[in-house]
Amino acid sequence: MKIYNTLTRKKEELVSIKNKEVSIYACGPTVYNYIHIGNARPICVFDVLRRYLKYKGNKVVFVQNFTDIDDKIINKAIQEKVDSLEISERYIKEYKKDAVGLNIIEPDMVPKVTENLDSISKMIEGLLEKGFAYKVDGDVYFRSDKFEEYGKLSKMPLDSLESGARVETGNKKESHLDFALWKKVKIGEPSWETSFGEGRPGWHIECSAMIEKIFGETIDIHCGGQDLIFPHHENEIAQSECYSGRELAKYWMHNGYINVNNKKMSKSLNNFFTVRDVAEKYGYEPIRFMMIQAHYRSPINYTIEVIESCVSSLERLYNFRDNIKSQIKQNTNVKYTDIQKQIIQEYNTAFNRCMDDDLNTSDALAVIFDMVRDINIYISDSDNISRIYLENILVLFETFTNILGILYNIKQEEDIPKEIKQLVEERIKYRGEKDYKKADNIRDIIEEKGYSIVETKQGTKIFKKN
RNA sequence: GGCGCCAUAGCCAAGUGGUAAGGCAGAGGUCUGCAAAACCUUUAUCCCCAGUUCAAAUCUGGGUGGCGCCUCCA
Repeated sequence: MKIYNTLTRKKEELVSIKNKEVSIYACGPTVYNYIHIGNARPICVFDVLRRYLKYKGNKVVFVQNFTDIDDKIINKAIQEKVDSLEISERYIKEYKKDAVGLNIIEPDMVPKVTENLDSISKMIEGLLEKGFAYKVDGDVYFRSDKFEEYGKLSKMPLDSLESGARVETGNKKESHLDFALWKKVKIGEPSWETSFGEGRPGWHIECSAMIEKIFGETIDIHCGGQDLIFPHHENEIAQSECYSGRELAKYWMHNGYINVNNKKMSKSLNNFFTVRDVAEKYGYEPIRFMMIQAHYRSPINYTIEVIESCVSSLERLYNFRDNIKSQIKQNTNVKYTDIQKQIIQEYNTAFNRCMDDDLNTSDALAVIFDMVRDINIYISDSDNISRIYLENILVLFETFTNILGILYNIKQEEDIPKEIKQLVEERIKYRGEKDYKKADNIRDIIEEKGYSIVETKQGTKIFKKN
């Protein structure tokens, strides 16, 4: 498959270092609050990437970190007068709830900063030894101009960075481009003892150190949001490549933003919607659907209209699956033709072609919806329906939706209380007697009790209302 | 100021040279006791101007509008 590599600004054929094995590192959240739907985008997108690579027969090693030491966490801890670990642990738990809701496969490893201080300090020591870092008043900075390739990811011209309008001025760094590897201890902040002083790590070093520790070699794909390109990923490259002398990652993938009123959603602008809040109103699944109905690199403008249309789209897919399943139960034994076999093949090829083209999930969805329409027509137009054909279609449909990670909510009919089932039975009786007034009355009662019913060819279906 | 991205129907969104996928919403219809679902029909020449080409939404130049990074941020 081809993926867009930020490093080269081109779509490139993904060739993993090891045959049939892909290593991926994704920058995870800083855990000081509930995640917002902007944070959810990379989580969903790269989950799809992972699923697809697995589907293609690769072993995938997927690592995503938690940043559990950071100014914001510390501030929140001070505010609440608790330990910063308490804050980070709390929001890691909340994060995990959201991740489950969004149907995210758990990463193979979820390293935390607080559990990797040894590898962080080891890397800083190494950088100090090689002259890529220097100490000032207990802080340690990375010496950017010692790394010739600095700027290769973001393609930022270095001189313009120097004279940039918003670059901090007047501190003790040798150059504006230098960045903190280690921050000297401050009263009331968590700190660790190291050979180069007591303090805590800067933001960028954690990812470099964890990748070094876990993989210890060049990884295939490093991914995250576009806002991480500079400075975070640029700095990671600098640290890692100066430390190890080898390339950090072959491919860099960056997802676009979620906007509100066409402005980037961010915690600092306070224009964000948490995943939790949206999920409470619409469920988690439409959020995930929203992420895949656009290409991962284009921006998505979040609106109520968009999320509601995602709800409706999903409903169409659920209905299709239900229809096809009950159709299969009808056990129609018609020959499965070569043409049908070929049609299945074509859907499959089309879907893969889309996904192979830089994870074009939007196009892939169109293939699914084409299939839905075609098969709906087949079902409603044919007198003789091939069960084997439909079974194969169902397998294909579920393969596709599993790769995209949608349609994971199971409607549980077993949970329908006896009372409701009895009412439905009664209603069926009245309908049989064509006493529609009584039947409609019962439907109203069922609705009032929080359930809805739908007549289908296969009988009455009961749903719990959300 | 530097660097970069984007502009397709009411909304969302693919499509990077051959004459506009898909979803949602709307309208009309078929089916059904009603409703729902499903199906059918129906809505665009792709921000503007100029150029290259037999052929451009798709390439080039110019313009307009919007956004992002350069500070924590997915």
